[in-house]
Amino acid sequence: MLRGVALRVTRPRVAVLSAVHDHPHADTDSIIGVVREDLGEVSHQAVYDVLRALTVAGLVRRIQPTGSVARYESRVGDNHHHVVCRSCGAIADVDCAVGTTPCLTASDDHGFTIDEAEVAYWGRCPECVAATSAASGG
Amino acid sequence: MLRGVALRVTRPRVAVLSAVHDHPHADTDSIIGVVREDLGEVSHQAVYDVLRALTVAGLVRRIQPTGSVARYESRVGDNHHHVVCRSCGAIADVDCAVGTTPCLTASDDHGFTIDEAEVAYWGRCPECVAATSAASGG
DNA sequence: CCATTTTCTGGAATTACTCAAGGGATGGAA
DNA sequence: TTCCATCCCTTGAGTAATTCCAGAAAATGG
Repeated sequence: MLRGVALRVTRPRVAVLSAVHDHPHADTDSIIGVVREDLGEVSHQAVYDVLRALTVAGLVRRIQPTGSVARYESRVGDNHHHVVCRSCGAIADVDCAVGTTPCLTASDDHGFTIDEAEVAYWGRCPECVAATSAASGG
Repeated sequence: MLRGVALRVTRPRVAVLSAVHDHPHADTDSIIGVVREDLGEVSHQAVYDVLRALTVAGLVRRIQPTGSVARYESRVGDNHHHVVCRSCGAIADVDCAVGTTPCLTASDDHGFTIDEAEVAYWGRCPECVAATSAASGG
């Protein structure tokens, strides 16, 4: 898999790639933790570097909702979107809402050449909704 | 306007509010510069604090495209979106693409209670497209 | 004009991330 | 397998954006 994109196979890279696959939407710090459980001591710089290399190579995708640090996921190649919980920050995948390229046609693009539409749905996850309604009764 | 949201009227607040109105999509540092041209020396902390207060009060809206610092705009209340240039970071407003609440219906919301759909269109602004085609011929 | 409340100032601290140099591991060739 | 050139990882420092803290000034209400 790494060889497929002309990257050398090293333990940190394998561990980071596995971590992203096993923990979708994990932030850099979490990934560092997972990798260290796997390999022992690994520098944060290595993880940052590997994540960048994997992102450039297209093996992982970097997302960054407003107010959050960078997060990574292994679903690439499909233009899916995300729903983010305002309370706990949980993220879930959402497939394209309408057809294959939803919303890619802006009403007025101001002359921009648009190649991607990134959609972030904001709301509350089921757990937070349940917790709130249980506490406040409404 | 400030009184309308129960905020005290101070010179820094008026200056920040004006700056956001005059410079849509400006980042915090630019706003600090504009405010200081207006009032002389103002602490960055005051500007950060005012921007947060105005955001909470709903007088300005905070946006933060991936890879960019926080930016502020005065268009609030309408659910418009943004198109961002990958080359120079320029931002322009885009009205809702379809109807009044476009894309607000996710194909599978995973049980989330969604209240907002934030769309970021990524591409190249007219200037950058022109510069590239002039340089590379393609 | 005075007391209270809120805001502004100035500095330090935190977080996420980047830059730079050198030793070590990896992949290819013999 | 062995050797070498290349690329990667480690260490350490450094940057940028933002937040926290304590004291002083200003705005508000009477």
